[in-house]
Amino acid sequence: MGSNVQLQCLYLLEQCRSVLHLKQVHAFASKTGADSGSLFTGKLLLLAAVTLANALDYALHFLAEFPSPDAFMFNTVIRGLAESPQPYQSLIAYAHMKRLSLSPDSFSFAFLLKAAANSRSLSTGSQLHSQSIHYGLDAHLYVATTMVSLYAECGCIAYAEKVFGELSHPNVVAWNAMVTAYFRSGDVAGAGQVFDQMPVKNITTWNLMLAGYMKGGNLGEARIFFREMERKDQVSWNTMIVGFASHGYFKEAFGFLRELMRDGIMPNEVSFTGALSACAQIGAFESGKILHGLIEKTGMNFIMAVSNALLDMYARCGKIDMAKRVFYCDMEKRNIVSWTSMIAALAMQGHGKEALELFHEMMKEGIIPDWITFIAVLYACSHSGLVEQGVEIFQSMSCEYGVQPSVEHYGCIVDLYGRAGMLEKAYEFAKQMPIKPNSIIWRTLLGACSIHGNVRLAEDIKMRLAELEPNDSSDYVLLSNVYAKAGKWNDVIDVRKSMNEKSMRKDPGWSAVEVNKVIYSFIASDIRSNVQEEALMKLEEIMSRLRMEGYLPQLANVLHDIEEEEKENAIVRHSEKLAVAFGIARMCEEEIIRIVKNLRVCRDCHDVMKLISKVFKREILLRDRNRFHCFREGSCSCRDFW
DNA sequence: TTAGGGTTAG
Repeated sequence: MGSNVQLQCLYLLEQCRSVLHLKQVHAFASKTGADSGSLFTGKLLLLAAVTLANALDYALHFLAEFPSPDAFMFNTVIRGLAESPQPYQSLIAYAHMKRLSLSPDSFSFAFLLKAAANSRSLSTGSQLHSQSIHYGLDAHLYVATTMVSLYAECGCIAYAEKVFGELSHPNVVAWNAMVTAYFRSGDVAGAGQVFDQMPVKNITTWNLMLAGYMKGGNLGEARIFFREMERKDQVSWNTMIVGFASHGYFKEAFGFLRELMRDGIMPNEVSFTGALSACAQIGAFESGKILHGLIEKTGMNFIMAVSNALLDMYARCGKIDMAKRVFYCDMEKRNIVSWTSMIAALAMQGHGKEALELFHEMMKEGIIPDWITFIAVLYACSHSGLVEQGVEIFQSMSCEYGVQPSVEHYGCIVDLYGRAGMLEKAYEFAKQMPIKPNSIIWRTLLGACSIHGNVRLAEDIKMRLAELEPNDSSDYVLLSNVYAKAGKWNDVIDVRKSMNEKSMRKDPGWSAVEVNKVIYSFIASDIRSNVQEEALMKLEEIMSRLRMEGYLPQLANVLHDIEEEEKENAIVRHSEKLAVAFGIARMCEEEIIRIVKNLRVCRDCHDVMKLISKVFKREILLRDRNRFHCFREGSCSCRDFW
């Protein structure tokens, strides 16, 4: 066999971009006999197990059929499995390797420990630790560093310290792992001490500190630290953008993006996805559109993560047509995230049937749904009242698609039954589910009780919740809503009293509205700013007009049992009402008023929005915690089902 | 030809 054929095969391997491609090259190499060289098999395995998507099975098959695999080949497969959704499978490969009397080396342990860290398995981790001692590899720098990360991931800072302490010459990477370990354990001061002790720091160390502050919510410290950094790279900037955006500080996130560009640094795809996520959360459509323009100029719209973030931004801003344009026209390729985002976008608008059609189309394209896809699909069913379809899909999950339902999926089914008014069925389902129901499950059901009014069941569920999470204010609010709806004002008072005794308060609701590319946010409070004052005055004008049209407030939604007039005042000032009033005051009639609210819209506000859309001839698009409501000519796209 | 520490989307 000529060496040029071998070289040709290696070259062809490097050009492979898909499993199909890989199979063709493999077949060609087998014909010419060039498939047995260790260079070829190594490269092939690396491609199949690590680089290419959906090729892991091929790698496993190849390894199983190979006459005398070496440790290198096993290491590559162990690495691929460690990064797969089933990291524990790398242990099976390890066992197989030992059965063939192959000795694991430092590479094997680095990958195996990574697998244990990815599955957060402390028991597996410590067994591997013993094994590494047995093979004399526990003090190997790479092995020990991975072990530090593993123990940190499992919350065992003491073990991480011990492993690190036994290193005679830790390098900067090992020190960095220790910094992260302290942040993971919530010990910000400890991380700072390690940072101060470090003999050598590179920029990654500073970025680690930034990320640590951000993840722990220490935004102020992150900002100070960032300002003190002598050198900043794209990761430093992106950590600020993403960190502020993920904590709800959208203006700040945008500020960092602008500052970065002012400094002449080119934002990369991470900067853009971070900023787009900020727009998506707050519903800043105009800013999102500006970003879209910038992204197109840089050509980054062809990066999958960016186009997916664009699609999500439009979807969450209620621009379903724009989201569809990104999905159907602009994207050359779509992955599972793109499909799931589009399904979720339709579901949020209440287009359940369309969402299900897309789900089937996705499968026709050969994309296998994962657990998040199923959450979107089940959500689509519950928000469109498609009970039978939802249950059917739920039942097919594990047998047809190999996706084991998690507590979130069970929660969707509880929601599906509960929303449709089948409260007893939902309750039975929750009691009989094989996973122990968490507080979210019971809270979902309590929410359904407050929609459909079932005092007895609500009390029962509240007791279960009190055992699981005694201090969650939203449960008290939900229960008091159930009582208020039933006119049981004494019980409402009792709930309020116990909340006061535990010094609990309702989460403050906020709503945001975009006017002339500026986001204005409102909270239902007495703090008076000029904007708040303007909104309040307009709101009073609107409400008196609505009263003339026969509007009566739905007082059952008010938590407090106070004088009727005060009660009305309390709901009159709900943040979404202030936001819509401000929109009417500042925007021209043809413009759609788009509002984002952090909590679920209350019944009274929902009624008011419908009336406003009719009396003032305005179109209002409101995204609440759960879905979109499009108010037009006196009715809502949710058909009062939310 | 395989490695450890920092920022991305559902």
